[in-house]
Amino acid sequence: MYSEAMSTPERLIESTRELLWERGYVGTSPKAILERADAGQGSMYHHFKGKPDLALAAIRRTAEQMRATATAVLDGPGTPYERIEAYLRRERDVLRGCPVGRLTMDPDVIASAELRAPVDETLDWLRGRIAGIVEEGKTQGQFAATLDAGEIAAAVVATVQGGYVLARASGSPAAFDAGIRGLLSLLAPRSS
Amino acid sequence: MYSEAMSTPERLIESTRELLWERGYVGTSPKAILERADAGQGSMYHHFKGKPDLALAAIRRTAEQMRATATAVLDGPGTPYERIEAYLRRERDVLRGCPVGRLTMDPDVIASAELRAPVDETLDWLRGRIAGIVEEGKTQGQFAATLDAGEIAAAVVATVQGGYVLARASGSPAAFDAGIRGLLSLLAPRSS
DNA sequence: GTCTATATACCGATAGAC
DNA sequence: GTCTATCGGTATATAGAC
Repeated sequence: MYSEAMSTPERLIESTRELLWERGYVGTSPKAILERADAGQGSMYHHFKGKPDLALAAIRRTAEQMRATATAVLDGPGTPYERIEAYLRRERDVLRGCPVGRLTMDPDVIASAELRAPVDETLDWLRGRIAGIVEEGKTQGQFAATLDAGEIAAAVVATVQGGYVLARASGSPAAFDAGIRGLLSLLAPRSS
Repeated sequence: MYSEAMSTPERLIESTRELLWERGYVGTSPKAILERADAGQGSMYHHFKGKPDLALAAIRRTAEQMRATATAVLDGPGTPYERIEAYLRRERDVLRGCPVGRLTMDPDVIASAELRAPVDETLDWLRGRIAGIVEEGKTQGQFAATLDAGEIAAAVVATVQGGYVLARASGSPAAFDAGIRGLLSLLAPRSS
């Protein structure tokens, strides 16, 4: 199922990452993880304390990867507006949803301070990063000085997260794209 | 747990509605439903075919209620902008999330055309209703004629749904409010 | 309509052999 | 490090008495 060079703990983490994305924490059983990782029960409890411990490792890695992906786009070339646009239009597997954001709907994740922390930190970091770009745009006069950078950043991230909801409800990425286009049309600098 | 005047099927539907909101479909067991409804297993399987059938009744009722709540605000007084603002600023139990939208993160709901249908229809109806108001605003000159009403509506609904994600991640409604304010600041008619 | 009994499978974890 | 055995508990549903 994975590269033969991959160690057992690695395979466990990777299969957990996939299942958390597809089915969430509550919907993911150790049995399903072990089958996908082609590992035995003994291996899992040797390398990890249990389901929460393994999930924590998986969530941390997913969060880290999301930051890297976002950084690559947000630190790209272009004006502040263009960089935010690049982030919003970035290629996504829309119907799968956000591997980080979806965890907020998981009662057991929200109930655990440890499991929630990486989710919170990642979305918080993203908002801050985008707010900084909005601030740049204000300085350059591309965005109205009256805008609150933190609020715009929250709206940007929320539109993406909510876009996944609309897309999954309708079974099509179209609603996600529509929301993104709508936000961009509101955010667009005056054609001056 | 509920009014004594409430019939057993009613109590079952209500307790299912609560649990679907709190824990989602995958995280809700018949046992938990029965305990909360103070009913026996025989009752549940007498009145409903099983968990999916009961969940469908619960989801339909929740969807219906969400439309009624949204209608009350969107059909209120004021300009198009003011009615959309009223919808966005409406009082919400933010940290509980959206009882309809959260179901889109439930793999078993998305996998079932029957369970997904009321979710899809409700969010689709909401987008259409808001798009109509944006269209009104365009006619009245309150919104720029270049805006696409359907896209703005998608952005509005997505911001709400995504706002729940940000709020639940951070454990505070502040992020939800920030996103709403950000969107409203972009949508606000020119002060002319 | 509601109850209890029963059934098969899975959940999440531990123990101890190899 | 990995395996199999075992555990008490739950998930979802059926059967049949009352």
